[in-house]
Amino acid sequence: MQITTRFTIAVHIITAIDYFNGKEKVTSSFLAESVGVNPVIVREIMGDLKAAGIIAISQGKSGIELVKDTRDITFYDVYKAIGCVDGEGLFHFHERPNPMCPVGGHIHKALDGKLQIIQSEFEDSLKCITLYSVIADTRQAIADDSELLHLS
Amino acid sequence: MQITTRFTIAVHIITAIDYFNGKEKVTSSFLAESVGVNPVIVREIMGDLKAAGIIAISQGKSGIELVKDTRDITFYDVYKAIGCVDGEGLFHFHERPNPMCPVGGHIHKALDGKLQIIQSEFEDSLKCITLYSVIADTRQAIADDSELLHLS
DNA sequence: CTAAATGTAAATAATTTTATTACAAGTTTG
DNA sequence: CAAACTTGTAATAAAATTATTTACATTTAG
Repeated sequence: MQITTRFTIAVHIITAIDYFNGKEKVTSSFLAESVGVNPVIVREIMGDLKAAGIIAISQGKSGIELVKDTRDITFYDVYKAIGCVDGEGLFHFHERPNPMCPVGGHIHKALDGKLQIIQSEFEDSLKCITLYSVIADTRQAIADDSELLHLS
Repeated sequence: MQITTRFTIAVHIITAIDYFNGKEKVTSSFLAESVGVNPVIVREIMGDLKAAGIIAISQGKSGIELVKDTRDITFYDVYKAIGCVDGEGLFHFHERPNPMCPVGGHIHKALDGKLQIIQSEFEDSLKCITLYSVIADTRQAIADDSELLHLS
């Protein structure tokens, strides 16, 4: 497994921070409620987003703010912030190929570059989608729903 | 986590079948030795590859053969054969967003399409790399090594 | 000072993945 | 046919990863 739920949780968090800005007091507990996970998970992810310069928070201080324009936050920024890049990436190589076997001893060398190409292309895809678009679509979906309610 | 070691194991297996064709008696145990995993894992993956029409094996019969030209087997074929497609794909959505929250209730709708685009682009990347290229590079790496030995 | 938030660590639980054991069933060979 | 070997598969155990929970320190606002 390589892309944890932490990624979609992070996107959810950023969207909620933007959406509830000025409307509600946004705390880790509030966000945890919206996301449906434990507040500690939210705080850990918020810490990652803070370290990445995406949000601003500080101990004791209530209130979470977005630092960057959501047009300038891409899925890649979030993916990287969550720590998916430092690890092994998308692919998980089996760890004990037999070095005494010609294939086992050389497959890693033959595969790594190709897997890296795919990883890079994947990251390029992530760079094409902004949080702004997610937020816009979320607002639209909410508006559509609310309209339906008024009609009925 | 989404792409298991089964993917690289499958690539390893196909490469080994091709490489040892005619040289060694290739069995699940032999392959397990090269890959460094349990023979049962190899058999399960072989079963997937068989179902996908990539290799031919049958109970009792010793000898595994590639059915398709390795030029026509892409990473995507392997990825699909291993069962990565039927599942949830690359991304793992957090499962309990709060439906009572405007964001929690609509984020899924706003995100799904975008994640699907990335998934599709990822699969397109996989389609660009053939097993033939992996096998060629593996043979090359083996040859380079053997040459080094002779020089020393 | 008190209340409320974030920041973290540690222990537990849950989930997923891999390994192992065991045996059934089909082939081949002698 | 019998023996040896192989794939096919189920069931259980072990290992690794992820998520949850509890607890408490730290910081800020009122």
